[in-house]
Amino acid sequence: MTGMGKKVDRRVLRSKEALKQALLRLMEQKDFDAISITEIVEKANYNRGTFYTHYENKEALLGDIMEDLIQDLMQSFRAPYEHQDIFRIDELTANSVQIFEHIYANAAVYAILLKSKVILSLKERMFQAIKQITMEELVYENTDNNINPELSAVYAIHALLGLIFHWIEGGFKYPPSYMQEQLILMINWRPREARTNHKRK
Amino acid sequence: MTGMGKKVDRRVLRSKEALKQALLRLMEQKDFDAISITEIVEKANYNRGTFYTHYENKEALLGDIMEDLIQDLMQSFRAPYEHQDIFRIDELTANSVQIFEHIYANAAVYAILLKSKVILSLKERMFQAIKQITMEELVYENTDNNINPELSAVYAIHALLGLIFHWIEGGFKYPPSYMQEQLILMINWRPREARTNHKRK
DNA sequence: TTAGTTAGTAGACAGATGTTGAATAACCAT
DNA sequence: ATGGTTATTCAACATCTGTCTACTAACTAA
Repeated sequence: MTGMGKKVDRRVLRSKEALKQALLRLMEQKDFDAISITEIVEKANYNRGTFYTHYENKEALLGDIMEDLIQDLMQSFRAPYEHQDIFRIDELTANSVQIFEHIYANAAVYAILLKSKVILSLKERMFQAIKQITMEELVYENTDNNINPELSAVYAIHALLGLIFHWIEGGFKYPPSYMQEQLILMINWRPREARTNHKRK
Repeated sequence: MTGMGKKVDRRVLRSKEALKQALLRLMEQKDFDAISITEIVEKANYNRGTFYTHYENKEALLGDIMEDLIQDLMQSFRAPYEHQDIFRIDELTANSVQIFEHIYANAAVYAILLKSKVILSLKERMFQAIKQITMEELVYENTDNNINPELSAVYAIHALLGLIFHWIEGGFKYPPSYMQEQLILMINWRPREARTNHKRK
């Protein structure tokens, strides 16, 4: 699944990589919005036209950077299951905590992306990636209740990602182990009395 | 809290409103990125300089539009509690379903915003607004467990918002009542066996 | 109604953007 | 190594951007 594309011209690989690195380095110094395309190509030592043959705009270039991160993340997410054919939903929640370790390992890059509002697109992209995995490869056993499987996945994944990005935005205030522990606690938590009707005073 | 600002020059109100409407109308026809500031002011019949006296860029104008929506949303969110001084956490979840009704009522505007990736900022802004309410005015009773209150709020709110925006993106495939029902079901759901240790085969 | 304040207009400016065409250079497959 | 393909360069172009100035019009408070 990783090497499925046809061979790419080496010039393209070089150009794109140089542009990505140039943007990342610039983003360490100034805000994404304040960076011009002209600035990027000058830092990367390429012609401005070259940029436009590969990307429509700054955002597309940044999207490419994020895609690299996503691939890395997904690999670590799938890793525990690579020997098995399928996921089991009750193992998913317990193992999704592995994501915290991955994020923590790549903390530097995430910190850079955080400075712009780009991080929102990254979150969305992560959601799509994780959802695809869970919906395609997961086995849903709890067919006894009438919970919509897709909505359930949306609910759980957004909760998880919300937790992760809150953790990133807070500058990794807690260690990964604490975040994992809290996630497990909240998954197992439910309101003191389950109510379908609610009576106001 | 609503009328706390000082009186604003009527010209400002007119200009800003005209610019907002112009942008919204343009966004019905073409993508946000493809709309130029020049285009906006021409549609609104104002000088380009006028735009820059009020907004830094397109995004700021759009942010203003979203802020109006947020105010509306928060009002509907607080409405059930306006007689009480405080929220109770177990009532929050049951009553947050009111949001679905609000979204459904403003479906047209949300559909327009959906076409750009602007909707991500809106989601983030909604999160901040709801979190502020829940953290400031909510009473946390469950101090017997060791769940971090802030993380718990982050978890629950992102799950809720994830559900809402999935609903929007899907073109309101289900009625509000169904979404509310599903939300309640998922809040009360927990894994078949609560485990702190997990043993792999 | 008037005086003081502020918003809006018009024009000009350097720089950035997005697109194009023609020439050159680097690459890939054979 | 050669030929066909494609990336890259360079220059030029109209347009948009962001900022500024001086002038005019509209608003607010008294």
